[in-house]
Amino acid sequence: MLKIMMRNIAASSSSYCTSWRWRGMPCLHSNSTVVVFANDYFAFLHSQPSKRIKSTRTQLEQPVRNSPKITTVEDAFIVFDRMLQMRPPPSVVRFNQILGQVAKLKHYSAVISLYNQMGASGIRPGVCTLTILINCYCHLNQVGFSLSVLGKFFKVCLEPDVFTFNTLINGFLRENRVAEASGIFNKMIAGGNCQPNVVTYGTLVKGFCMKGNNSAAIQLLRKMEEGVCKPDLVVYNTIIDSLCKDTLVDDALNLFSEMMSKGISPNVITYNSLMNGVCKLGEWKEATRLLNEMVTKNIFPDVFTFSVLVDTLCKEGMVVEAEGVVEMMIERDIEPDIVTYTSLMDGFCLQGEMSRARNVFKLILSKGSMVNVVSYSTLINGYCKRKMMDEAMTLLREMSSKGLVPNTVTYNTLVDGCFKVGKLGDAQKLFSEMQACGQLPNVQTYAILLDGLCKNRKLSTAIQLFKEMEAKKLDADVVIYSILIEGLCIAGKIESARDLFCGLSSKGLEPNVRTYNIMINGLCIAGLTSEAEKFLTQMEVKGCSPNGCTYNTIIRGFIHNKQTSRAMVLIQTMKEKGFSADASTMELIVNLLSKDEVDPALLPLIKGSL
DNA sequence: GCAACGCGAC
Repeated sequence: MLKIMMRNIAASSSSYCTSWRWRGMPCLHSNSTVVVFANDYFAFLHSQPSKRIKSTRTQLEQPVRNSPKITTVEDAFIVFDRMLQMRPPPSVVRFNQILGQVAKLKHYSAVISLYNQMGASGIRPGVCTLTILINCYCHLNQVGFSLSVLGKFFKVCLEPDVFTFNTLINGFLRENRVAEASGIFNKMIAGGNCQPNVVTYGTLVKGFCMKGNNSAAIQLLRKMEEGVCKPDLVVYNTIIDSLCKDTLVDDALNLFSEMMSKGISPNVITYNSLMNGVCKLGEWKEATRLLNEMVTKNIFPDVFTFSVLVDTLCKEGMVVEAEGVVEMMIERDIEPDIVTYTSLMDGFCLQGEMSRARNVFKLILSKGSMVNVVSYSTLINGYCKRKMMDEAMTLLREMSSKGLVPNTVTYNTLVDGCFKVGKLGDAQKLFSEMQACGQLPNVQTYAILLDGLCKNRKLSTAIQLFKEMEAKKLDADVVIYSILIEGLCIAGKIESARDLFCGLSSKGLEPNVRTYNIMINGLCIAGLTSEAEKFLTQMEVKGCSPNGCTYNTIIRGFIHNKQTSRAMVLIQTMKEKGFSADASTMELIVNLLSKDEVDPALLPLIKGSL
């Protein structure tokens, strides 16, 4: 049914294929839903006015700004310096405008330094000045300094306003200091003269979402609906985005309809969040519907929307098509940004096409100051996955020479790469370097270290590290335990592995399909195939659906343990569930057949199954 | 007039 619908969409939009060349891509691929999705996506491109026309219109309609737009920090410093020398000096509002623009450029440290220049020249700050300053400290994750700015308010007899408090609440929430944030909120309510507004609520909603607490965010939304401060588009967008990130796309779509029924119209951000959600789930039909819907509402896809498309196509292995989207963006004057190019580069990396990835990277470098930590980390990851550790390490050193600070993700990638090529000493060195550079190891770092140690048969070191992790109060998740269970299985300690597995629920953790697969594999290697089969039943009962890997693992287990007929029965079940034998299972079966080890009565069954 | 909350990449 779904396929027929897809094909219909493709047919209805195929005319665009002939009029518009999708570089490197055949027009109709009957078996690829992504292509259909991409074809349909042509349709709205044609109905979309080009950006060039739009920008002419805005130029005519927009009144001339009375302050020059600052586009670089260098400009800001020059303008600021000139202003400081004027006698009498310009109003504080003029200074605030510059500070605000530099803050928008995310050069928070520059704002602080400009503010200090103001002070040195005897310019008195206003409420707005100090609020901008607080916001900068918050974005630099130094909310502590914000509190001293708050002290400054009282020193110069200024009263913080709702902007100031909202900024502070945001700062505390960014640093996970929920108690302090809600403390400010409660004081605002109790204080009387500075009541929370829709931004205050929006900030709190964002805080809940950041902690993964969608239900608390929705509860606050319901409270707003009952009160005088009604939720606005931003509040809805925040929750919709969070639900999408947690793959709760249906809930997000319900909230989306609810929002519209209340008369709040979505914008491009709403659609981008939803698009991202449905794309991550591979729901192309829904993605196509959303794209068409947004265009009919005169909401035009922007660089974010296109980047989501590029990323999705790349993750699906359709990097040529992704490249086509990038070319189309350029033709339509929607300038691809660092995220777009990094996604494309990652696409080539995923295909193992490192020289083409390198070409995208060269393009990024040629664009000037575009390159960032993520783009370096992405290329480093590409080399690490290809076991090209020399190239990866060269890039790490190159980053530092460009003034970019490698972060936890960069180091995690490299540490993992070292383990995968068996360079345990290098992995250790990088782990130390990372901490020496002030990059804190996270749960993922420990997962990489534990996995690397276990796979390189250093179980006791891994267990020692796990204890260190517990001491640091880093909450071990199911991924960490799965790695340890696998480590124990590799070391032949099946009893300990089973104990750890069974103890998961008492830690408030549920095994996932990967945990089950690891346990099943361990049991099969230990020759305990019947118990492995019991785990297969158990996972189904507990609502954790086995995947292709589960079946392949246990089937291989049966074959290795010379239980051919049980293997064949399970192959049948696997086939019924829509999974198939992978390469290594197939090899075993072919081997069996060639050795004439199969009961002739089973032959038709095998032939029917494969 | 200037400031606060919302979207994409490793």
